Amino acid sequence: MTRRHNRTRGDRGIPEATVARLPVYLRALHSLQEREIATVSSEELAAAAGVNSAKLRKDLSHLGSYGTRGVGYEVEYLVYQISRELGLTQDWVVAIIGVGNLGRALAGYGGFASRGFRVAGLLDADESVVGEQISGLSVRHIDDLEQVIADHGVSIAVIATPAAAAQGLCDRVVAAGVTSVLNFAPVVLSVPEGVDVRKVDLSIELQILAFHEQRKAGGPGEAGAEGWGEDHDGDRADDRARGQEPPETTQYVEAVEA
Amino acid sequence: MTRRHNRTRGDRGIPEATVARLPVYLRALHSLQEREIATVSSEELAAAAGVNSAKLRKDLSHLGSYGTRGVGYEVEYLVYQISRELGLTQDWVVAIIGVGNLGRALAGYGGFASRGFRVAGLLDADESVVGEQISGLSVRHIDDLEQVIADHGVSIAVIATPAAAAQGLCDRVVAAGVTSVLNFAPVVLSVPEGVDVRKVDLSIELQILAFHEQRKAGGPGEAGAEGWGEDHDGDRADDRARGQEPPETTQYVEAVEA
DNA sequence: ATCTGTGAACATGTTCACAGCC
DNA sequence: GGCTGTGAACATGTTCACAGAT
Repeated sequence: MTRRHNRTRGDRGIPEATVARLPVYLRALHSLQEREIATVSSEELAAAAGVNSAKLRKDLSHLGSYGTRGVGYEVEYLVYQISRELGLTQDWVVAIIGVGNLGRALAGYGGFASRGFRVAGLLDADESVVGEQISGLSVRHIDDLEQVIADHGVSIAVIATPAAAAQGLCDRVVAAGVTSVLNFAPVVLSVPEGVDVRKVDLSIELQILAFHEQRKAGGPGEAGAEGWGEDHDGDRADDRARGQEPPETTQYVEAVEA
Repeated sequence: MTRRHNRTRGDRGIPEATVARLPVYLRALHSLQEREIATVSSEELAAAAGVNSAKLRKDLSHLGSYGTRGVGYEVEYLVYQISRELGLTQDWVVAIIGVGNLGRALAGYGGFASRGFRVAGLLDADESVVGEQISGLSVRHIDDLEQVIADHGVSIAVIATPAAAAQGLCDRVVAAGVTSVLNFAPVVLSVPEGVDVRKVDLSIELQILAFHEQRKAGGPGEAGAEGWGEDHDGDRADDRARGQEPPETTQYVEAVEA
């Protein structure tokens, strides 16, 4: 999606689509580890991860030849390789900006520390929240943002503030040296080259569901395409009949907010 | 991603990638509306949405010919067309299952009602939460799940429970007639054909950021590929040197949890 | 003159099907 | 025999560049 085109020579880049699935495989593998299963076939692991086995094998083949033909993959070894590829063998220091319900949910999220993400700062602009203890951390005032980032070496900022505050705070964390941002605010953040932004947007997810839900009933426009005088164009020679889409089952992977 | 292959005749399906971006365009358009801007060019709207203009035009062309050459798009009309396409001209009834911090954040989220999503039920298994008033709704006991779904005609269920409870609750909502599920629990849900599941997974997002962050420093494996006796294969003739990836700026669109 | 809509070229992602190894 | 790893076929998505409408 962002990867440079025409990669040349040796091409050790892992496709974005694969990177996005590695965490899913990792989770499935951890669950196998808990059940003390030592070896797994691509078929089994794929089922646990909700993908098909060809895709799983192709994905893993981008990391190396870590399986054994006729046997499968050794769970522990694969966990290690994927973790290393994702950079989870080192710790990442995270600051959470905005301590509303969402910020609290994030601060309390277990799968955090367990995956090498250490929350080193909670920040908020609301004086009545500053000082509160949450998951063993004291909430700092947003004025201390740069200080907290510098003191703890924060490299990932999670923005869980209202939309209006997000871009300004993003600019500040980037100026303070943060190069990865996870944005929950419903705005498109702009950042300089070299900074990664990922977006999580609940309302977008719901709208996508609504789109498919509507298809399951009967085509769009049920609620009437009326009341638009103008008769705008009227072209679209191809008929409007969309009919029912085939149903879908697969697990997607897309954007969301809250 | 799930669309059937070899679509034939008339093909009125809108590409998934386009569907995923329509909500983003819609948000940008609403912001233009607030600033009382009546007309917008593909260039301007694309900038506001964080995509390039060719992509925007191609996306909109899937809905119809709603622009005017030499001029641009009429904001209000485009808002209407996209809303209709997404099924936002009708109301969708939502139940939120799990009223922890995340469930509360979702219940209080404004962009909800404003986009045609009506939260008709909050449910939790914890007796100490049942009965609590949140955003004007009284939390119901999870035992009432089927009742709430039937009474209010819920068509979208949001699962914001711990992982262990998610599949069971998913089975129940599906049995009760829900055909769209938004899952925040860190598990792969399996559902019958015809039911849509979307997943939002915070830890996955963080892991993807960590991957890119690691690349910005120097290749993976910094923390050493040691301690794995076995010397497993050792093949991978292509050298391990990944070097620095070019930096990235673009806004992605992917999966997350909390 | 300007800006949309789109065919054609390119790039990425997925699936098939089987060679190759255990 | 069984299962991985992968080339080749297919499908989807993106970008370019320009014809065509206003």
